[in-house]
Amino acid sequence: MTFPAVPLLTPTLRKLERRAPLDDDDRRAFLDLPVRYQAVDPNIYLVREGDRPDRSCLLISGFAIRHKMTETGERQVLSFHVAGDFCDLEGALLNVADHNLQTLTHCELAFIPRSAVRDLILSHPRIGMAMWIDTLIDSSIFREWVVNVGRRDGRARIAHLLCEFARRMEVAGLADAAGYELPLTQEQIADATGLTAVHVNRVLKTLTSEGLIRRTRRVVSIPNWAGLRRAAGFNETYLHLDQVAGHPGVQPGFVIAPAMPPHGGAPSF
Amino acid sequence: MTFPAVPLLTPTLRKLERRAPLDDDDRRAFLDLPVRYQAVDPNIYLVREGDRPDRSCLLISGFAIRHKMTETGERQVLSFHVAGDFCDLEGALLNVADHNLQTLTHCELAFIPRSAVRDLILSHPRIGMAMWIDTLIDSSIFREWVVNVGRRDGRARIAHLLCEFARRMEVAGLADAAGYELPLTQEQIADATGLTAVHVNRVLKTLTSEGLIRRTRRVVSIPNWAGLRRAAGFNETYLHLDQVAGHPGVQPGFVIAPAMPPHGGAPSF
DNA sequence: CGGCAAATTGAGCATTGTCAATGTCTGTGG
DNA sequence: CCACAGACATTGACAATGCTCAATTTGCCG
Repeated sequence: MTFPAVPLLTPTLRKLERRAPLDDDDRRAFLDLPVRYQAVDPNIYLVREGDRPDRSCLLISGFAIRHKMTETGERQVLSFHVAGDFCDLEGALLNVADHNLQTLTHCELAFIPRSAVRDLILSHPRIGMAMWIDTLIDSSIFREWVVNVGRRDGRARIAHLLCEFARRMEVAGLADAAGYELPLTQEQIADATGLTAVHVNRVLKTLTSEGLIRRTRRVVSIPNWAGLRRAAGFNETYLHLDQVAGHPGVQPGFVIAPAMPPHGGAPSF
Repeated sequence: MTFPAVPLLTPTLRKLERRAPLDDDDRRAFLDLPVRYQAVDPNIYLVREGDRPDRSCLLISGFAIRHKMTETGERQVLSFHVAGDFCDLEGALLNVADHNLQTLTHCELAFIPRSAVRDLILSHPRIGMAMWIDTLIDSSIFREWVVNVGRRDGRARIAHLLCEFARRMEVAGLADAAGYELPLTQEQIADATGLTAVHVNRVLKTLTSEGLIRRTRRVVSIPNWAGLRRAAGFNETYLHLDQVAGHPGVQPGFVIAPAMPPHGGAPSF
C-alpha cells in the first residue's frame, strides 16, 4: 500500500532542518524520496543481524528497539526509538547489518531504497550532513549506554534509562504531566541495562518506595525529577538536544542539567 | 609547526577510497585540507567533555582513547584508536563534546578546522559519505561494547577486548607473528570493560594459564586464536572489515568468524 | 472463566568488588 | 653502576551486588 509521503516525512524534515540549513530544492528532494509506507505489528523484526540491507527505514509512529545476541544466547538491547527517528540509516551505508531492529509496539514505517538514500546524500549534501548528525547523536547515546552498563549500579542504571526515556519522550511531544507510557516489559528493561528481570523488579520497587517514580501498569511518572536525576547521575549533554527538533523547552518539574563543572587534574592540550 | 600535509593524509585517503569511489577532484580537495600537524605527549587531553570544538582531529600515529566519567567519578573507556583513525569527526558536526579524547602514547595528530571539514563535506559529498561511513563503523563498535559490558562475564569481556584489538591492529598493519603491543595498563583495561584492575589482573592470569594468550610485559600474543575467540564469543561482523582499508586478509593462526547461523524464533518482516 | 504473559517474591549462592599489603619493572640522578 | 622513586602488577581475605531457581500472584483478553 502506498500513501502520500509528504505529510509523513514532514516531521522528519523539520527535525533535519534543525541540524543544517536547507533550501527549497533540498526540501523538495527529501519529500520526493520514493518511500514505501507500511504498518507493522508489534514484535516484528525489521532488520536482522547478518542481513545485506537494500533499504533504510524511518519510524513514523510507535516504538522500536535495536538489539543484539551474544553467542551464549543473551540479549542486549542497544537503543530504543520513537516516532520521527531515522532508525536505520546504517541500512543505506553499511553492507551488512550488525544488529537486529525490532518493533515493540504497532508501528508505522517508511521504507526507502538504499540507492535512493545514497543518491540523495550525493546530490544534496546539506541533507546528507543533517542525517549524518542524526547518526552522530545516536552514537553519543550508545557511548552513554556503555557508561551506564559499565560503571553504574542497578539502581542508577534503571534511573538513568528512565531519565533518558522521559527527556526523549518529552522532546518528541509524547510525555505529558501524567507521565509517559513505557513500552517495555521488565525483561526488556533488564536487557537494556545488563541486569536480570528479577533484579529490575526489585529496583523498580525501591525507586517507587523512595518516591522517585510512580507506576501504574506500564505508565511511569516522575514525581521527583531532581531525585531521580541524582540517583541516575543523569546529565543530558549527551542527547545533544540543541541539535534535536521538537520541544526543547523545560517542562514543569523538569530541570535541565547544569553545565559541566570546570575540569581539573590531568593535563590538557 | 607545519609539515606538508599530503604524505600524512594519504593513508587516511586510501581508507576513505575503500568506502566510496572518489575522483581526482575529491582526492585533491581532501589532500588540500588546511591541517595543522602536531606531535603530542602521552596522557594529554585533546578534547574534554563540555568543550565547544572548533576543530576535528585525525590520528597519524600512536594510540588514543575516548572516555567519560560518571558523576561519582568512575571512568569508562569508550573506544581506543589507532594510527589512521579519524578519531574526532564529531568535533566538526556536534556543538558540544560529550566525552573526552586523550592520548595514550606519544601521538602525531592532524588538526583540521571545523569549518574546513564542513566545507569539504558540502562541496565534495562523496568524501562526506566516506567519512560518514567511518563514523557509522565507530558506532557499530560502540554497540558491541554495550553488549560486551552488559552481557558478558569478566573473562569473556577481556577476551573480547583482546580479540578486537588483535584484529584492528592487524588491519592497521601493527601486529606481527610475535603479537602486538597493548598500550593499556590493567587499570585502563578495567575501565574499558567495566571491571576493576584487581579483577582484570586475575582474569589475565587465568587466560594465560589456559594458554589462550601469552604476555611479556605489555606485549600480548595469541597462541590459541580459536580458543580466545570462543572464550570471547567474538564475531567480527561488527567491525565491518569489508569497508575498512588495510590488510583484510587472514593472518596465519587467525580464523575469520563464520557467517551468522540461520535465525530462528521470532517473526520477521 | 480459563489461558497466558508479565510481575512479584523468597532463599541461597557466585561473580566481582573492596581494602590493603607486597612485589616488580623502568627510568633517572648521583 | 647503583640506589631510589614511582607507577604498575600481583596476591590474599572478606564483603556485597546482583544472579539463579522456583513458586506464586496479577492483570489482560477472548
